[in-house]
Amino acid sequence: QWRRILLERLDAVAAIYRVAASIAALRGAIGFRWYRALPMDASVVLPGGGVLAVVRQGATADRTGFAKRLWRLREGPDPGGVLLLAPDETRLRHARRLLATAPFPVLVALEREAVGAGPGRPVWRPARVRGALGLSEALAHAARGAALPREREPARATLPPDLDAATGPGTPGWLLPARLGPAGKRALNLIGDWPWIAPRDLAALLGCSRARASRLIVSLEALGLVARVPAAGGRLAATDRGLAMLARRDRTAVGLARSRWSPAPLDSGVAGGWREVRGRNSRQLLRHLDHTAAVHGFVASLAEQARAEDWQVVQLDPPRRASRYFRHGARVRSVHPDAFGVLRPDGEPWTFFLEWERRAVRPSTMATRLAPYLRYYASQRPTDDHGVRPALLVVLRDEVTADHFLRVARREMERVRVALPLWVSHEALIEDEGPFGGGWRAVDDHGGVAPGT
DNA sequence: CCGTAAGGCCAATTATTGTC
DNA sequence: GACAATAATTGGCCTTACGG
Repeated sequence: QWRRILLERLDAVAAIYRVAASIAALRGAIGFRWYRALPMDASVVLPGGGVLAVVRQGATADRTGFAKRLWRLREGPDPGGVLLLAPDETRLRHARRLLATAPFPVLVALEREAVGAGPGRPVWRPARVRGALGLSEALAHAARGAALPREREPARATLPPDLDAATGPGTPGWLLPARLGPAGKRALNLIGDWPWIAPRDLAALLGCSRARASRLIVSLEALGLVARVPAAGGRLAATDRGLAMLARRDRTAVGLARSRWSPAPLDSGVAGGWREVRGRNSRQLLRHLDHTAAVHGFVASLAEQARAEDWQVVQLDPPRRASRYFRHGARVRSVHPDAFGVLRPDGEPWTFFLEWERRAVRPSTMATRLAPYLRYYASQRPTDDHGVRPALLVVLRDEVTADHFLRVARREMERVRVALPLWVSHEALIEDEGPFGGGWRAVDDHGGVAPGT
């Protein structure tokens, strides 16, 4: 049973073992225990008796589900100290906020940094105070005496069969993480992030040739993880099996992932019903396929141009991870951009939200579209969430509409006295020159920076 | 637009050789 | 025989060329 669960979570297991190995290298023989269903993934016992719980936040972890897991961590018996591995900067900040009032010491690190860092590099950030610690300091700070959590033994042990079992679609699900190489996993992650992506855009996001991407797609297809969906013009989506693999890796709910993202056809019988798929969100994206494709095109050429200019693409988030929820007065409000991203030229990172706004042509609609952003940027949250105020990029249908939008934005910003770091362009320009050209125009001189400058 | 074939490059691993 | 240095092999990732 254990072997199987750990194989399903193989990528998580690898990351956590790396951290555990670094700890052992510093402190000598450690105790170590995995958990199947407790809020922590594992616990480490240091030679002196200090205990640390390790929690990994997977890339597909959803906001509420993971918040709940952190909450259980606080409700349960004292975990000792907590080491949390976050998949990206945004969620690291979010997790820190959630644990700032926890009654135990918490250290948070980016997974990719924690896994590669030597003992001295300051990658571990305390939840409550600013700054960052190297692993040895982090251990001194966080490890404290606590009882090692216990989990009930599985009632039944079913050992998986021999490892060199079938390949292809016959490969059992729990073996997939071992069958796939890093490139295949990267491709699957991207297809999971951007359902209905075209191979061409996928290649751009992967940063490889179309031919290479095509081969990766073929091998993912052969394993039954990815499908070309006729209803989407042969564009790609992660199959139910692919979604399950990602969910198992990240300890998230398989059923929920499928109900949101399943590309399985749903023949409802109504006219145009061939475009129906089971997942709620993937269906939405499929219904507005041209909008979806436009956003894909934008992020794909952004990635391409960034590479050409030697900017590092740190993070490119699809809508589900680009949304931000915040308190405004008594109510919880939100923004739902089409994308969020972090690029890094030589120096400071540059962040942005994207709104691909095809529909807004009337002033009232434009004002409605802007309202959530005016609320968001009126608060401290943009800076809390990202360290800087991200640029807000809005792409309108054509030049006339863009002009129009700028006037409306200027008026609204004056009315509510909030300055948006707003940049406006339109579709034809983006298509011709890409995001880095794009002829972005600002409302006023708000001191922000347009893409590529 | 897309996929396939053939082959190059690179890093990791294994085998071989040389030295004490 | 133990160990280190070097060579050979392998597997993964990727590109260019080409064809539908």
